[in-house]
Amino acid sequence: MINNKNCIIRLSRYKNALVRFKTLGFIKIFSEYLADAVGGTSAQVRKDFSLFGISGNKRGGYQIDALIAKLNSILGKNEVQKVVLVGAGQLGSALVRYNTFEKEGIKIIAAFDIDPAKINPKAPTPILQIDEMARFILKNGVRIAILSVPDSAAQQTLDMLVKAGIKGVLNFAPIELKGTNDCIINNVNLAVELENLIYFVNVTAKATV
Amino acid sequence: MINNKNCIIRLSRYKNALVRFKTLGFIKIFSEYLADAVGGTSAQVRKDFSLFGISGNKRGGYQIDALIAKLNSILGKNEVQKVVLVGAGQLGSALVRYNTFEKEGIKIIAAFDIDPAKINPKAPTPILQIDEMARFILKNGVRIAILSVPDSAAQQTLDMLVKAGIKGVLNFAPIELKGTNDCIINNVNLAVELENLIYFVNVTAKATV
DNA sequence: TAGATTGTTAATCGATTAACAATC
DNA sequence: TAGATTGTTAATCGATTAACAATC
Repeated sequence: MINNKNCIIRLSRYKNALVRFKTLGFIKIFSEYLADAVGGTSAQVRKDFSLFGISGNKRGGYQIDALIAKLNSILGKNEVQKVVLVGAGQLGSALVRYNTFEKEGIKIIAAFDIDPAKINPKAPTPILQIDEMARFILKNGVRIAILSVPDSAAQQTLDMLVKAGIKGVLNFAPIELKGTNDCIINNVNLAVELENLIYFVNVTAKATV
Repeated sequence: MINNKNCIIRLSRYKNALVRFKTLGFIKIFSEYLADAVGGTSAQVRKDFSLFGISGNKRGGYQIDALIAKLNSILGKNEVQKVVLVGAGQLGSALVRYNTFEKEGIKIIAAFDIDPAKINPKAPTPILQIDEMARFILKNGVRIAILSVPDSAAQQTLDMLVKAGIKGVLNFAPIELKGTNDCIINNVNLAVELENLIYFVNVTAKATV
């Protein structure tokens, strides 16, 4: 595939913006308006679409319904995506109950933790022992995992997940995990995101003094 | 400033990797090893450093202690960064108690919510009424906010924050907020991050079939 | 038809990487 | 000294943007 991560993220943003346009009653949209909505350029919108063979009508723009359907299909949103979560601590528990995932067709079908006190197989999203994890993943054909364990446990947990057949991991542990051919890693480091913001706020403040 | 966001994120990663090297007992390090640790190239490490006037010793590499100190200074980590959080729901509450922030010198000094049931001024991190927010921010000179309100409230909450003097916002609401000259926005959309992962996992799966 | 928007090619821009002289 | 690594310049690479012919 020729497409890069930023491009796919833009597809998600287009999709979200289009849903809002649709609820406002719009039927069709021009690349210019969609660009405005996501903070890009119309050329980029058309370029992104053309990379995926999405075409509109010259002079008529794009049909919103068809466009959303096409984007959903590309982004794998035609079926509910089953994921598991490992590490039911503060952040992990919040993610288990995070409504937006459900709205977006992402279903956390089980969570796993090493702490016996956290186990609760009867919860709406069952919290299970970590030694049941591999079997559960295999049995349910899960390919995506959310990792929210302490950083000291991150690498070994990742190894377990990969061995069980997980192909993609969203990692919240504050340590950079590296992807392999077997498994893609998407690192989300919240402290780094804040540090970044702090840096640019400080730079801007100094620049204007 | 000439530096881009990715470059600053790399500085954070270098810093984190160096702290690990230091705990392992290393005193100095070559660009090559640091690059390996963060998954980059040695040329990029040296380039990034030279952009910030960081220099090492030809043939001797970089002194880890001095390097960490310099990076901490650039990233504003010499003093505790005070931030406020708005929206003490599932995710917001988890972030309030998220240890990694504390470890990284980021202190959430107060949270705000519109729901009276959530108010708790006596908590370790006080949860206050949202109508006290502007005064609190002004009084404490806070410049950074974490936004974890529902998407329907995101834009109006942002407006309040900017009016109160906030200069940078880490936004978790699943709607793309746009920065202005007054205030920088860093959008973290967890569903989009997962969608992205799902896309690449699916593409890889199809490619190997 | 005249006018406006798409789809795509070519130009630009910026970031990453390679290469190598300087030098410890 | 000989060898290895930095610091920086130049080359490469890829992504974004501009431009415009096609056409509805």
